[in-house]
Amino acid sequence: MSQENPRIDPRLAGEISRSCVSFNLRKSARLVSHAYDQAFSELGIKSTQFSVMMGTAIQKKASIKNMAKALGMDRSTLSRNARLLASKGLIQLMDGEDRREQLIALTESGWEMLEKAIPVWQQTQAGLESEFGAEWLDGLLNRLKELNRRLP
Amino acid sequence: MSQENPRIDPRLAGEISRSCVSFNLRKSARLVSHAYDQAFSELGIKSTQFSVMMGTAIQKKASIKNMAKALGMDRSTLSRNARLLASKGLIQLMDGEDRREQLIALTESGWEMLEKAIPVWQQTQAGLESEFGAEWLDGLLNRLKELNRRLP
DNA sequence: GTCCGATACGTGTATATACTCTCATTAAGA
DNA sequence: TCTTAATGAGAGTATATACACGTATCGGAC
Repeated sequence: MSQENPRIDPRLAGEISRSCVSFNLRKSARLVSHAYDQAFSELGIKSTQFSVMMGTAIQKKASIKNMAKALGMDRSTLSRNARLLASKGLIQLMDGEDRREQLIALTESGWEMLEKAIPVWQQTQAGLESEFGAEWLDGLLNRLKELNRRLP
Repeated sequence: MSQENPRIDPRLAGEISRSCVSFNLRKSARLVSHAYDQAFSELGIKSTQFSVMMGTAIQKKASIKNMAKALGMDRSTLSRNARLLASKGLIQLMDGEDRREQLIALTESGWEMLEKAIPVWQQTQAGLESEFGAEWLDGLLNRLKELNRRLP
């Protein structure tokens, strides 16, 4: 006899589930990342790794701390992700002038990987655009970027 | 002598990084989930666990498979998350009539936790609304929900 | 009634993520 | 200059996530 528990209004529960920003964002992130991961799988990298490599291609020789800040992730998270990329030979970690710092740079192999990955990225992104419309996607992106700018 | 590598146009690289749907979604998901996690921390749960519990409050006695589908996550992921919640005494796992299935249900403790967590959720969500505006947030949510509906 | 493909789970493995604590190094102050 | 506070990384631990594989069960074909 499962006590029909009336303490939480089912309509309220449904409304919370449907409108939760956190839940919907995580779900979208999972689903969209999955699409990119599938595309990247032929290259042996994941979308997260692509993001770190792109960040490294732009901010050459950034420290772990600065790159983590730019990517909006925890220092220790990036530290581990970077080691994984280093073990794949795609990036290189080296001491900075300030010897507390570790600087990240792409290796030759890393640049070659990016050259192969960028067309794959473009194709996947284009797929989303044709599915949802460029304008619609821009509306989404602009909101995400505003979130990312303003959240601590 | 780091070969100044000209193979990837820096402007293209920056544009890709800024406009990548996958990257921006993951970053937003991390940042927003962090806000909810902070709020929930006093209760000893995380936003992911809140989502699973809310799903369980709505779809009573759903199987792992069906709940995973509803939450847009992998079966095995939910399987582990559910075990964690069960070890905290918040949900209960039991055999279905089809003995291949495991059904999830909230425990008494779980219902009590939800009663405490919902006001915390409401406060956090309201904080986002006041920061970004209800209409703006609706625009974001509608797009996320459409993504979640249409992506495989 | 028995066999076989389909189905639902769980486990092993790998990656992503973040918090806490500790260690090394630097910078600032006495 | 010596001491100390601040800073940047990494390791330990915990959770989230998914894929591949194996196991138990079910349902239909015969």
